[in-house]
Amino acid sequence: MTAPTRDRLIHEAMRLFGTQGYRATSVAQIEQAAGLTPGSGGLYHHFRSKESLLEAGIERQVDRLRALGDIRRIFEGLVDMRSELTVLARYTLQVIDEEAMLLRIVSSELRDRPRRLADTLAELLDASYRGMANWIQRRVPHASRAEAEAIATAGLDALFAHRMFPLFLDVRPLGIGDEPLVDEWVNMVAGRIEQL
Amino acid sequence: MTAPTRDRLIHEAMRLFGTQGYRATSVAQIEQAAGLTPGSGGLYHHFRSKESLLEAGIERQVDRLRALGDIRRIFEGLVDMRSELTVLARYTLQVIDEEAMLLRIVSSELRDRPRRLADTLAELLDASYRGMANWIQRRVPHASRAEAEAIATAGLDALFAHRMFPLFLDVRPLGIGDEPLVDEWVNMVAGRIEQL
DNA sequence: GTCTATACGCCGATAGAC
DNA sequence: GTCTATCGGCGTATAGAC
Repeated sequence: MTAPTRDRLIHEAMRLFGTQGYRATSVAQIEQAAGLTPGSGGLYHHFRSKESLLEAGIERQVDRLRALGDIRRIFEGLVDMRSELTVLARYTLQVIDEEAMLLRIVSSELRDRPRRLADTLAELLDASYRGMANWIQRRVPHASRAEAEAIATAGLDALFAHRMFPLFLDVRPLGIGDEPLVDEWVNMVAGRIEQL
Repeated sequence: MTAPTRDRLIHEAMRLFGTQGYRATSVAQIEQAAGLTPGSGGLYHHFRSKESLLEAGIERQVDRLRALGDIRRIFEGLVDMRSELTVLARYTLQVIDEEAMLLRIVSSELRDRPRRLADTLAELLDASYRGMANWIQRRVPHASRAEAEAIATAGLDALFAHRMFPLFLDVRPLGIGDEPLVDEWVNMVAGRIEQL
């Protein structure tokens, strides 16, 4: 709470944007959350506009995203395929949880604005999917690239949906927990790869 | 274009809500899209408020959703498991496309408002997932309920994610087309069921 | 750097002429 | 049923005191 005002403003703003959306969050609300008097223009001594505040927050998040790096390194040291897939699944779900706020910001009414954030997110997702396709091809060298990519897509899609449903639609079909889902997911994906 | 003004207002409003979000769409914009003079209160001769217009649109959509009925009936007349799964996958993707506007409305900044729509959507999704779990248990009678539900969840999740990515995040990891994805999806799910 | 006070615009909604 | 005109409120942003 003793952090510089500028940092507190960014932090609280991104939190509010993530839960309420960009438009629905007023400058006064951000000021209040950061410990300033709501309605006073105190925010404008740190940012030229509400939108430039969003951009500053996006820059910060983009750096975090890039730090996630390549998905491949998490496989190191594991022996059998099912162990690797289990780790991958848990790691993927955890990353989504940590970046949930960000996903909501991208999905909220900013259908055009934060190009930079959307592009970085697209890059990172593509790298993850390609990483899994590469991993499959290393496991099954004679698998075609199209096969590997199709399996990676169907596989990772299932994990992402399990988080996107509650995140975007506030629903949870059948309400299955993470552990059963991961176990079943590993069975499905491993079974398919062995089938090649 | 000769439809009653009230119907045109509902139609255009839902279209705009779906593409821009509820808050971002002004009454003037809706009036203009419906052929009225923007800024004139012409809308208020048909609806008491902007929100009651949303509710009328929701009622209409809820009726559409209910008409979708149980997913089971689409399986009738099919022979082998892979054919059934292929039809199920294509049908599911198509339904999502038709209700895409609605999903965006639910996901947009109405984190609390349209309880009725959210509840109906939750019901329909649950029925779909349960329907697929039932289908699996009919195919493999000795499968436990938990197994069937886990497979149904992982399976349908993958299909939904393939539409939710472009719909909510405007991204398309690896950009795989529908046909290759459906084919791979059928392989994965059918393989897993046979494995039981 | 933070406050009080305020300008300005946009939006939802209403009144009343036609 | 649709128009013109307008009110009131909220939200972004600015000016200036402290």
